[in-house]
Amino acid sequence: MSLRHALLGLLVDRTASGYDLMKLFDTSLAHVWPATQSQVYGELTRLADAGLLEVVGQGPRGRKDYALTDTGLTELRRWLADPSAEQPRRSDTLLRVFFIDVLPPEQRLEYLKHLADQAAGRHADLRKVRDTLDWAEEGRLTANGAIALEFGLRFTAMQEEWARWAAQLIASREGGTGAEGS
Amino acid sequence: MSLRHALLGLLVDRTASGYDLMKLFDTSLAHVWPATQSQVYGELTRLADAGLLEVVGQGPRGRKDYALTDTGLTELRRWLADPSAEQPRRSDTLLRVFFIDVLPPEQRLEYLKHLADQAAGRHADLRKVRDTLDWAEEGRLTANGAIALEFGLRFTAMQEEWARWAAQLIASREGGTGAEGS
DNA sequence: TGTTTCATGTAAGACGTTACATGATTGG
DNA sequence: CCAATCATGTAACGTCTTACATGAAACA
Repeated sequence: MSLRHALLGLLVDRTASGYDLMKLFDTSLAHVWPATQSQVYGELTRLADAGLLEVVGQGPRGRKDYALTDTGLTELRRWLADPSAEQPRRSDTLLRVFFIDVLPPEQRLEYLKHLADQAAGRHADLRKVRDTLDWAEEGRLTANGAIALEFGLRFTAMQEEWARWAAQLIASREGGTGAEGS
Repeated sequence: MSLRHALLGLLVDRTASGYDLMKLFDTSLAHVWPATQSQVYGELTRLADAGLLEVVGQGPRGRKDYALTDTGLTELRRWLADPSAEQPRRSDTLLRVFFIDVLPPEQRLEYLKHLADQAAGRHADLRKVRDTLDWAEEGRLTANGAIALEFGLRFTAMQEEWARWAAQLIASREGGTGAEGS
């Protein structure tokens, strides 16, 4: 249920339309909380109905500018300080690892190598983003976005190392004994 | 759409009932692909209708034993080798970091410290699991489960380090200049 | 006989994705 | 005048969660 909090957060220091917010989702929040246009417009209506947002202006083409209400800010603060609620993590990468023995030996290593390369690629992409970042810009989103970016860098580095480690382990498993696959 | 592949994978080297499979989900796959009873029974019916599974035996209390068909095995292999389809990741932890300035300064550090401690706690839990693992058991799930476990260990370690790094960064930001929050 | 475990299912609702539909305004 | 951009919405469908419903069999 955090799409609503993402919207509240984006409206803390500006008013914006659904269209504006979508652009923010597709840039700043793309890797943290992706959302579709369909979802954003629907949730904005619901948030306004619930009194967490209000329409403070209308523009051309039916544009509606939304602003955070006091109730909305309170709810945002409540959520931010709430340390509970680890959402259940699903990983189809790890799920594949569980069943990797179903593949013939060459394909096992191929898959793990692919994972490592993919992680390395995403790491390189993120590095490029960091090096291109406009540090002159001093908004909340760029400053804290950099912290999220650092998470991504560390995560992709870890993932690559892990995949290479796993490939080695599986290779040695095959080398050490006869084939144990299905 | 990977619940179905989890079910196919679990049925590679045994037949099982929905009830049996639920136990596997709650133990082996709990941290990788959680599923509810409701979901499992529904998906089993659909998979049998689609010909990927078949009922090979009935037991007391309406028990139905499912087995993988050739079509099912083929589909599982296809999915395992398919390197595409990174699912979009959502992280409410990182989302909170984006908006952390909305909190008063003490609470910012408190939140990050909480993240670090939580990661450390989960790391300790996983370590305990690893050290208690029955290495005599030589199934696919324990062997590959250990690889997934290693991922968890590395991930939680990384998360703790990152949270402590972020806390330091934010603390220095506040110390260096005047308060910049909303 | 009564409790626990085994065993399967349905229903309602939240959340997310994809696709479709519509039209005003701006700028070249 | 034409294309791109701005701007909002709806509908269908799939997945996941929570809660409810039912009952047979094992065991003490």
